[in-house]
Amino acid sequence: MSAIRTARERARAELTREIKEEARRALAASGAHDLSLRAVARALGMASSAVYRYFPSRDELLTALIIDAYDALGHDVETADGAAPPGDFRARWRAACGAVRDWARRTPHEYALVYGSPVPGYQAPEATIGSAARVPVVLLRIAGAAHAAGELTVPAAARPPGDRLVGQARRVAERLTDVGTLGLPYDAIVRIATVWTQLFGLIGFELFGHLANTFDPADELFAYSVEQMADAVGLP
Amino acid sequence: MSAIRTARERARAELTREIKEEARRALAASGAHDLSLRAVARALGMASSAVYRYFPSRDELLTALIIDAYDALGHDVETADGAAPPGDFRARWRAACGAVRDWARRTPHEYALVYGSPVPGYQAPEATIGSAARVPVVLLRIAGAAHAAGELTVPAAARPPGDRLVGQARRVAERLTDVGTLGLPYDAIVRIATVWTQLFGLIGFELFGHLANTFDPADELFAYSVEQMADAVGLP
DNA sequence: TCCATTTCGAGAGCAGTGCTCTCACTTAAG
DNA sequence: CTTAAGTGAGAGCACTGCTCTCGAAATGGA
Repeated sequence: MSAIRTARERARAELTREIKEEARRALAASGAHDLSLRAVARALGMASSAVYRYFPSRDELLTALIIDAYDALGHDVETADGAAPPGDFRARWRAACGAVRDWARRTPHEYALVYGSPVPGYQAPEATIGSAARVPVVLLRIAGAAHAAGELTVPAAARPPGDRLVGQARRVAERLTDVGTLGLPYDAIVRIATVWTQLFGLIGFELFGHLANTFDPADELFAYSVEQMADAVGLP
Repeated sequence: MSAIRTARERARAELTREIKEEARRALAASGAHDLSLRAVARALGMASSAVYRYFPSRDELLTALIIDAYDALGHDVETADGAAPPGDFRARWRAACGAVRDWARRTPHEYALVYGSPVPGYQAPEATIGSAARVPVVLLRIAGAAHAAGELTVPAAARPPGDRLVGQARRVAERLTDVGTLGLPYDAIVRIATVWTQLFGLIGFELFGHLANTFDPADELFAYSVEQMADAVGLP
């Protein structure tokens, strides 16, 4: 985050923002598939070739939108968690999960962009992982707080996690010790991983129409799942 | 399924199959985004306009591939279930879930086509629902068989499903009474719905790179999840 | 057997796309 | 003040989905 000095840099930052803004509008209107660089340029009254001064390719533009989407979702979830009573861990859990669903339903095309099929040929740019981790970090933080309060009782698994799985969980914990997961038992981390996939699996199914004609208004199924997930993690 | 009479009809069926075959090849090579009708036509040595005699649009071609993908996956899962000892319900569960993952890893682009972001504006064509239901039907059938054998003990939920959720589950059961779900309690159906979303959530995360650098070889996390899911449904 | 009807393939063409290149112009830095 | 870098516009390339027209071929009834 360097300060903006020259007028040229200021103009560049401004235009970069405007391009992303217009692209996000087009994305919300008709999805990533129909997002056209030329249309964005047209809406901004500039030549299509000029946009390439700011984003080297269409995929780079989409990647920028992906990072922004991760951050927007992360912000919503963190805010929802923060607004719940700190000691009511289940309320925090409900708030966080509900925030994910709300964001997804509010901006379905952005959700599809981020959690749907990877757009080009699958890219995992390093720049995204920090933003992408914000949601699971919130889930881990809630469980960590419950654990610190001595109120986390992970239900016994029929079969305990294997050595490699525990190792993976430990590495996750080591990477995130600064976000409130201190001392979180490994099986709790594994459980959070599984319910994390469940959360996005359900939301994805709802958004992409896989629940049509069965659990169509998915509100109750979602609420039920959230409780089941909280139980699986061991929240009181 | 009407019998093929004339040579013209035979040729038409043959070419339709060849187009789909070539399209599937292109899909596997570079994904739905890069699938080009013209390239398919070129590979088949025909004019691009001729393909439109067989598929009215690119999206219609993709829809045909979607139905085929659902059926291929359904077939694999049904076969895997059938190959397991009928009375070992957990083994059948493992086999079915594993078959889904195996198919997804074997044909990731087809998985993305079906369970990733809906491609254009997505219309959920009626023709797909029958094929799409095959996987959940297998899961329901396994639970139904366990229930019939008196070995299904759905764990008590912290909060029972609400009225509307039970109603949705009942309608699902009514629509599927002919596939072995007879007498399956509604809370079991709801549980299967939630673990169904969990199964595809996990596989989607694995395929789309959301587990990179954390649970990267996802084999153990998957195995653990499958057991957790079986527990949640109440399988012995 | 002949003939009208339909089916089909091919080619041209339209509007659109991502992206590259060149050329003038403006801004910033030495 | 001069040189270098940054910027915008336009033309152009290769490609896309899709439509239309036009001959050729297969089909089915008389």
